[in-house]
Amino acid sequence: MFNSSLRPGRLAFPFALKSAAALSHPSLAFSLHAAASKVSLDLDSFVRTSLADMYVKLGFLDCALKVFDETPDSHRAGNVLLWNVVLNGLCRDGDVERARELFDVMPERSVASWNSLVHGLLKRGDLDGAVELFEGMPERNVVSWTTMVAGLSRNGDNQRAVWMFDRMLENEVRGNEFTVAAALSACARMGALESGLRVHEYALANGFRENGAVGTALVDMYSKCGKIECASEVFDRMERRDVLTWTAMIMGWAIHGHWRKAFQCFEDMKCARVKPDDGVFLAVLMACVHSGKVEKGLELFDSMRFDYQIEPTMKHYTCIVDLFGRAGRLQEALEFMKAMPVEPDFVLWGALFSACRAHKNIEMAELAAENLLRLKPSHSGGYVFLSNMYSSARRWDDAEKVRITMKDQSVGKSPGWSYIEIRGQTHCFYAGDRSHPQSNEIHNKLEGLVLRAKEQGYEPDRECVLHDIEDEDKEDSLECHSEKLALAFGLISTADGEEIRIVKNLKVCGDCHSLMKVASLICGREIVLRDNKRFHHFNSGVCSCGDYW
DNA sequence: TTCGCACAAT
Repeated sequence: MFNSSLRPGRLAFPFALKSAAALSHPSLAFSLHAAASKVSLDLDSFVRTSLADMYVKLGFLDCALKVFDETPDSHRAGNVLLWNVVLNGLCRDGDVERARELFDVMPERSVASWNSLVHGLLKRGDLDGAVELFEGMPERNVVSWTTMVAGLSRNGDNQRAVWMFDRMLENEVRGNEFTVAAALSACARMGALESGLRVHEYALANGFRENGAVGTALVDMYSKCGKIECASEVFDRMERRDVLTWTAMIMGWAIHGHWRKAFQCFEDMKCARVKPDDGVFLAVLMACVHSGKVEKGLELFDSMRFDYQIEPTMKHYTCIVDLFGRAGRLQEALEFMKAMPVEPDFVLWGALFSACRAHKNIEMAELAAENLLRLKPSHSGGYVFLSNMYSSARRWDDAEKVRITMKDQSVGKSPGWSYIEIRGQTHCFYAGDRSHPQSNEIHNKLEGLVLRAKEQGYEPDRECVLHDIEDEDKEDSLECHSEKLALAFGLISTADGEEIRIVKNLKVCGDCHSLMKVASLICGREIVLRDNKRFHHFNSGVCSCGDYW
């Protein structure tokens, strides 16, 4: 081709370069670039853009920047495309400062230029910066809105993410599959069923049912909103399911405590010839953790390594330690940790610590706490853990020492909170919270409930006091755990017999768990509580977790 | 003839 007198390169090069990128073929990329230079076609505007784009896609940002830098200003000025390629490359690489500099001097900007920078800011967690830029955009398209919904949600601001979705619709911008999947994910993360249902309706009305990402997001949304049967229905109706879909379903069964269903689903997946990955193994292992199936979990762990050649990650190791730990087999948990080929991280020591606390093994707890503090001296978790541990053992002096150390180092604790969605509105409560407008009513309701519960044999459990607060007045504080406030608010805000759904950011304490059980009985209500690990469905005085959590 | 932006599980 290069020897031909026709020199068709000008038209052919962009396509050839695109292919080199698609094939992830660096040597082809370099020789094409050399060939283009030889016939001076690398000066062509179209070819330059394709070259830069190819290098970005292959991960050679330096080469893309070189192409850009060597382009004369006169050529750079009507070519927004070349600027966008480089801008996006910098954002993806995490170099937002340089992206911003480039953005500021661009001769012309398209919506995509703005979108790229907004995405870059969101990716590094600069929510305020992203929102400011977004609000100042001269024009927004569906990608702009989707970027915000997804980015806010991934950074934990799910309420604002759903609000963005609603605002998009108010602005009469039509969402697509990407937008809907992102919005559903935000609803899932915060357990907002009413919002999730609304997005589901929108998806149906717009014909997004066939989309795989939307389907998976729906399964996940229903599962995380406590509606595991609905998740299962959506799952059954799906025509195509990839490994992510199966994982969402298996994880759903796992967090709701249906281990048989989780195992069956895993078998069905293998029969459907979907190749298991590390994530789906994590989901089935989670089913074992929540149901105390230790031997089954170990069997799966071995199968993963030997039958599927999947290398365990720290999360898998944590699952196994959790599995032993919750079952009270602490020595085996510790031995497993010692035999691991990698050093245990903070989360893993945390799992061991929780197990030690639950099974009252102070010596091992001290070992775990030492490591927690060593790995993250500024993290409050280690201190809170240790202080709680000593309190449980009635070693008040030691507990006090830890708390003083904590104050000296001005370590802040992450507070416990719970929320409840009432008619599409989310109400959040902190431990001992009195800021809600109906606070008096809520506290009165709670007092009455506790009195009636005591008649039914409920006894406040003092050991849970320091779970997420540091109040001295124990009995009082116990009644103020955030999930209890959410429950009381739920009881006065919904009709008799209506189900109550609460989401909590920490593991539910033993005392609240007991009260919820009794409350479900005396109020004749199903109470669905999602804590940071799993679901508890309280019904007629019994919890679906079988008191194993 | 070139580009660009956003989605689902752990």
